[in-house]
Amino acid sequence: MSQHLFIAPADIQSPRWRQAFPTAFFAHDATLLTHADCVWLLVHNDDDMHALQTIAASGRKIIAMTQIESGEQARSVLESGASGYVHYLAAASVLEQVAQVVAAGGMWLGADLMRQLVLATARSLPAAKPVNGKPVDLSQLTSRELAVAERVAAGKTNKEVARELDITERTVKAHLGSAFEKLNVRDRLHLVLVMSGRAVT
Amino acid sequence: MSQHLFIAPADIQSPRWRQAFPTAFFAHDATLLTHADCVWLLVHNDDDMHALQTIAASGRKIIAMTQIESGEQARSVLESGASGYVHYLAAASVLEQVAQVVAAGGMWLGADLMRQLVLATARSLPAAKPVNGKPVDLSQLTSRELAVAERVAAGKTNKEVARELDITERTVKAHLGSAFEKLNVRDRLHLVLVMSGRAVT
DNA sequence: TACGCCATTGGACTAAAGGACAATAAGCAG
DNA sequence: CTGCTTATTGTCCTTTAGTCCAATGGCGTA
Repeated sequence: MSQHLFIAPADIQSPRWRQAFPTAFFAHDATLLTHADCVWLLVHNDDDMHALQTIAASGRKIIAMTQIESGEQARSVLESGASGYVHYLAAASVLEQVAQVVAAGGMWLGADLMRQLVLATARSLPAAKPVNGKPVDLSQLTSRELAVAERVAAGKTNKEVARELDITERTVKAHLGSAFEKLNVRDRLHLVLVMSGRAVT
Repeated sequence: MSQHLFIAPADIQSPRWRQAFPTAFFAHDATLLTHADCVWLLVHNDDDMHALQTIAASGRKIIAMTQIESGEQARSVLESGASGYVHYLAAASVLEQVAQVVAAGGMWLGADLMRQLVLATARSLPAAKPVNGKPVDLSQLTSRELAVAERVAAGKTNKEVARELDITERTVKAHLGSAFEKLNVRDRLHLVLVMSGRAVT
């Protein structure tokens, strides 16, 4: 059974923390870290982000709590080593569930933010239109075409993509050409633009 | 308490399904849909994807199961309305946890795939860093360099930019080359990425 | 007057991109 | 078994991109 530690300023607290974990510890900084293997840290500024990275580096599970949920902050804390991201006023049942997922090695993110994350990736962006005004539909790409297209859209040359996917440059060109045709884009530059949801002028 | 329905071909089954949910239903297609409010669907081809969308549209929770986990497929199923994505051979305890998260209105994704998703959202990264990690500073470009760079970042060829600015293609290349050097980018593709505030991988 | 910066341009060159021809093999559905 | 799709690959070609040499002229400043 995990030992929980909640770290937050005195003026940002919730009774639901103790409700979910009656035996938890509470602190304003990381001094009680040795008592816990699951740390809930309120993240508000850069100092908190640094603390998050330090705690994550200690090998403990860390769950970031926030006052204002945002996709950018979610991504930032998860990239920095957090296994979860949740509002500090979340219900006790939600906190329990987050703890269970994280204790099992998983990651927890609210459904809305999860959808934002999903949608923020290459697919289903709000109508990115190529030059002829048709909407972009990445779902018509095969998995290989998508794999190539994503890497090119991230700025890689055909040679680099070939190396990464362990195929020849010729094969990369074949998939790319097919993707260009399906998405009706002119070249890799337009591909970057439409895959990032931006207008091509 | 949710009623579970597992839909998969006869040759792709797992005893752990019944272990996790002893009262679950099992089928090869969606005929038993009316018995369930939580559907586990093995996703393998486009027909399965269509079935997923249809079941999701029915308002039921749907969890996609796969034989080979991939970030691309994860995104695809989550975009199509699934609330979870898990390997069909996952442990019963994992299946139970997925069910709990989804029943609570959440979404479930394995930690590795979650990290992939997080890292894939290059768009809204706070600081766009080119290859050597220095921040982008467009103010060091001259007005002409900026004019050229903006047009190239909008997807235009050197010839098109030359025509628009009433200069030769050679001049466009000169300004572009200078902009590349000042912004420390490799080529026009990287220019697009850093000018739009995105990470170059 | 001299210097530095910017804008502009040319020639020449290599590398990369993209397309057009072609082909084989595997998997799947009918 | 057949037909289709996908993945992979080759050769050859043209166009585009980018860099390295070079140069002139305008403008502002010391």
